Amino acid sequence: MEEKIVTRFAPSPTGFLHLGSYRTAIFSYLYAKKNNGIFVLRIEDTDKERSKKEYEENIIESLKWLGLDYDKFYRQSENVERHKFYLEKMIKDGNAYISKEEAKDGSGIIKEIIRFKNPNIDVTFNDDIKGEVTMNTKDLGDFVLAKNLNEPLFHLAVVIDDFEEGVTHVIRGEDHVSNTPRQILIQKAIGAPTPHYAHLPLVLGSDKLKLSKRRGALAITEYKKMGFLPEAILNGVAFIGWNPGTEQEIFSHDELIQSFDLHKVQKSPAVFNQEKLEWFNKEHLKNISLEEAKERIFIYLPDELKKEKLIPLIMERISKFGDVKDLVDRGELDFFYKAPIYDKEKLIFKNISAEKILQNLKLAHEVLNEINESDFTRENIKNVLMKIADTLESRGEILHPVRYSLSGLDKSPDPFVIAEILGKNETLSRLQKAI
RNA sequence: GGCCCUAUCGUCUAACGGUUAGGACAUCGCCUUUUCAAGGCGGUAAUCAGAGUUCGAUUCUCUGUAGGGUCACCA
Repeated sequence: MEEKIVTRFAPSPTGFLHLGSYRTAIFSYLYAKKNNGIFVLRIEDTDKERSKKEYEENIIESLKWLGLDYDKFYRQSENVERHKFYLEKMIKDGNAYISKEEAKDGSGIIKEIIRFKNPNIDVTFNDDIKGEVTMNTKDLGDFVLAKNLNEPLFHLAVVIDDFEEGVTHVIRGEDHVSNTPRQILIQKAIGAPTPHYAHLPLVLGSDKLKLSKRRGALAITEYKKMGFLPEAILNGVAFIGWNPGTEQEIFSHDELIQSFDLHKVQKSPAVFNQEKLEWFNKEHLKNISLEEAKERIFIYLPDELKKEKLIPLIMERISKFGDVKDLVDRGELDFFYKAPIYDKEKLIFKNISAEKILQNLKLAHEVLNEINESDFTRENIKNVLMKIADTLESRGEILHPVRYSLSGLDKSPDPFVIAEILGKNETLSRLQKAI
């Protein structure tokens, strides 16, 4: 019989989620889509004090940005009635009981809470990633199911919601392995089937400790702000602890779905590497249109630099759009709209005499002046300049001073490109100034 | 500490028990018509340790070691 696959992503809106959390969302999504299944987003907001609307919105925005469309959405708090139903049933069946206990907050107040009647058995489950795991539940004792009939706690709510939504595959972080036995116990008590489990190894920070907000892990929306491409983040994050087993690394959203295989997920934790993520982004940057690049880059540029010709040049110098801001802030693009101010000594190439350099500069001015304004392209500029350069001992004798007089920088694009972008007039004027 | 999980280059990883242990990021060098960027080519670099099984272990078993997770009226 063909079983309809249902997976879910069940975050609690108690903070901004980092890459590690989104990786579990990505895997759940990919697994569902790969199998023509259903992907559910469930906001686990049973903790009323800590849950915030703001975080819920951030989760939704992030998922949308990444392109992880869910087929169903709901908040756990909307289901207290069915939680209550099962709670009452469990009490009636003798699987749970009401216990009068002193509140944990030290107030001394006696409250009634609901505890699970633990049968104290060994629980074994087959994890799609870890294999068979057996745990004794004796140490758990009669754990708490709910604060009261209307305030269910995590384990109870998870089991009931997964059951009611027909979740077939629970894909979640490794930190939930030890929660699994008690959830299976609850399933047995209410007569629910046990879904497949796949516990993902953790994502570690560069300090090899669990990725956490405290230690600088960023919300996914921060990557958006930095100008990363969502498909690159999707690709890069999916590759933390997983790979399709081929040597291809750059995958589109659809290719990821096609290639995803839960069984190829690594068993050991993985250290997150931002440099590699930037590389993924750079690779995906190659796939975007000039139009889009223009749009994304122009927002960081001052008006004087909003020239289409600058786009390719900028594109090969950035790994994410936010880098454009750095380029601008460092003044590396300034020479494109204002004549550089520089030390004339810097025009000297190696140990060539100043006279010789000046002479070359004049020569350059002369030949460039002969090019028609409409033919002032990098190819033509290169042709005439190289013709001279090849007669010299070293090409740098002319190429360096020309480049320097145009850019005023030790490091810059080559003189042909700069000259073309500057145009004939400005190029000649800067050359003239150097002479 | 109890329970559970894990262990290949610095990092992410590949390798039906038989490979010169492969790739990618990073790094280093060279080339690419001056510098930078981009690109190309190449180099350095790994099977945690010790036993066992086997003709042969990165691969299977055990022990050790080292990491990690979890032990709430949070999720």
